[in-house]
Amino acid sequence: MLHFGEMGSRWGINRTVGQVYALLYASQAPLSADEIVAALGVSRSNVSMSLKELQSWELVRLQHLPGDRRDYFSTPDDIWQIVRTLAEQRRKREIDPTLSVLRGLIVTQPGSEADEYAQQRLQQMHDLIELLVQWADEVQRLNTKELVQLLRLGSKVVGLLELKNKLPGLGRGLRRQPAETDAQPD
Amino acid sequence: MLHFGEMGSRWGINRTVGQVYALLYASQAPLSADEIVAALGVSRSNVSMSLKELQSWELVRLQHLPGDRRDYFSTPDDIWQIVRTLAEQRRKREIDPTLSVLRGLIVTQPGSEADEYAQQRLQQMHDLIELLVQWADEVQRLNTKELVQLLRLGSKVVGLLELKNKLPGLGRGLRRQPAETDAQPD
DNA sequence: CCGAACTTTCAGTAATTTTTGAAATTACTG
DNA sequence: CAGTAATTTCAAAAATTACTGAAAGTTCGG
Repeated sequence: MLHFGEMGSRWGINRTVGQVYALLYASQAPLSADEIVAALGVSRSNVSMSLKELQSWELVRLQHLPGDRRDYFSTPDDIWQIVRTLAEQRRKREIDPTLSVLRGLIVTQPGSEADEYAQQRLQQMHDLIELLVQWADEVQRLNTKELVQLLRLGSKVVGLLELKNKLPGLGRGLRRQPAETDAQPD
Repeated sequence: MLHFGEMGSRWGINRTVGQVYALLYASQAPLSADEIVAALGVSRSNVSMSLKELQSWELVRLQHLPGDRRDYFSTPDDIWQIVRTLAEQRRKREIDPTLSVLRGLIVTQPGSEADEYAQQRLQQMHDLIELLVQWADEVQRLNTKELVQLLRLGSKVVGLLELKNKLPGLGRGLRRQPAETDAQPD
């Protein structure tokens, strides 16, 4: 648990938040705030804040047990779902704002040659981030099984790509969203 | 620049370090420590420490201009190289230690049923991280052009995968490291 | 609408991290 | 090798972030 607290803090996540999440993740039954307090030895209010933070990231589920007024918290069973949520939230909070800052800087009139170079560099960064985001977006939509398959394949895909180029006639069959009209070739 | 300082601190990177890197990234000519001080308005010693940090991450290159005793710093021209270095370093510093902690926990004798569940969960996490790391490793080896192609392809690869399954006879042709002997099928 | 059970808020304090200036070190020049 | 330029180290100050206990808030059965 401690290790995940540490790790959290290296990735910009509060230590207690990391510990609470690790605990919930590893626990089969949902836990109440008091149980977390007992397990981690931190104050009740700290746990309350950490849970609120985790809720704002949509990383925990709040549920009630019948005949019990306390809040119980748990994490999704599918760990890939956790990864998806994490990616989605980080994107919304950090990536998207960064992209808009970059876009803002790129469209301003350069005041010097140095500015021009800087803009070109920022454009590169912008395009890179956008490419990664689009990739993540698409991959996000796959179900867990397909996702694992895709990752297992790794860079071998490049080989497949060459194959595809050699067999252009099969190209159309590969599209996930078939372009029915030939009006707009890519 | 300020934005990247902020962003850095959300990802576990010191604010000044982020600003220094952003400055170097956007600058065509290599910069000396004093130039960075002038541009960012932070203390000389802070810049020195930040540069040392960046050097320890292998993210900046130190070079000397002829007839000038000062150290000049710059970033790689290829932004994908930066991403590769970043991934490599984070892996070494954070992912690998986490994997060993996980392995350590997984092999201990479970003391209870709850332990058993926890171990199973940790195993899932371990396998997930390992899969991602292996994927990253393979993709890492691609050159920039291939990498971009692969990412552009995104989840369409799943479609290719299906194609491959339909044409098993072509399978061998796809390998990057051809297995010449048929002794060890996968 | 009371009171018990539970949760959240918040101001103050503690802990951690970042930044700095001064001093020490290193590297180079003539 | 003395002198100077450049860099690094380090202890202390400043800033930030995390944590706590006390108090306020909420919910719900009776």
